[in-house]
Amino acid sequence: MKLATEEFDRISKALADPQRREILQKLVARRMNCSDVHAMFNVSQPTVSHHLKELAIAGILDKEKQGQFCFYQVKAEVLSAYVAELQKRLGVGAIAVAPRMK
Amino acid sequence: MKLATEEFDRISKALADPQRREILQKLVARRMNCSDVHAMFNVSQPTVSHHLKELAIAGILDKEKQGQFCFYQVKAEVLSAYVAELQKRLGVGAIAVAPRMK
DNA sequence: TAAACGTATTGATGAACATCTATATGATTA
DNA sequence: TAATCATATAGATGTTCATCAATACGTTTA
Repeated sequence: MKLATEEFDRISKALADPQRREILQKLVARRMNCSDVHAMFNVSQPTVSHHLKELAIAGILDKEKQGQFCFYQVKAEVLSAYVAELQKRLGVGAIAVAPRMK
Repeated sequence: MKLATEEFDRISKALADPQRREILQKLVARRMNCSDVHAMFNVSQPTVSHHLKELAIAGILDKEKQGQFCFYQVKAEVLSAYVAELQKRLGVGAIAVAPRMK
């Protein structure tokens, strides 16, 4: 998977805010809805919603609506592609490895 | 090398601005002074100076003064450590490889 | 030593953005 | 159907920050 520069920059920005990064890390561990995430941090529900939206727009999260709930989950391929692209741009060598099975 | 969360976030922010990221990429290719960088982009000299300072503060660049010139060069170990930490936090598996010799 | 050069700092400006409260919208439940 | 719950949106606010012009500071050169 190949990321365009605009997508790459969008992701970089999405990762730049500590609060948003922490939210993302929680979602790496497991798929969650907005309330679940909200319960984990000291920010308002709209702020959480906003961050999730930003992460989704950046292409990092998948959004799946189930009734009144809305589940967000990490798009591992995109994250891998981002890290790969970053390594390339920073001249940091590495061999990518497939993520572990679910 | 291990990065504290504050250092990690600082680097993330440093990478989040496209202009600064591009400057960094040029420096990955070769060590340069402020004027050299300035000649490559359509931003003012103070802006370049500012970005170089931010990258240095983030620990990504080394600053070396030689007479009236000021050379900046990438700290490869820090970039590697950043990518490694990012992979860890994002759950993206990879095997790091030593950077090529100069 | 005066002019030119390389770089950093200062101060200002406008834009981006993280956050909040209030509210709207849609789904579930009593 | 009314109340409750989950989420999103709207609008406001304060802060961060990318950028610039002007200038200061140190170094080199004529």
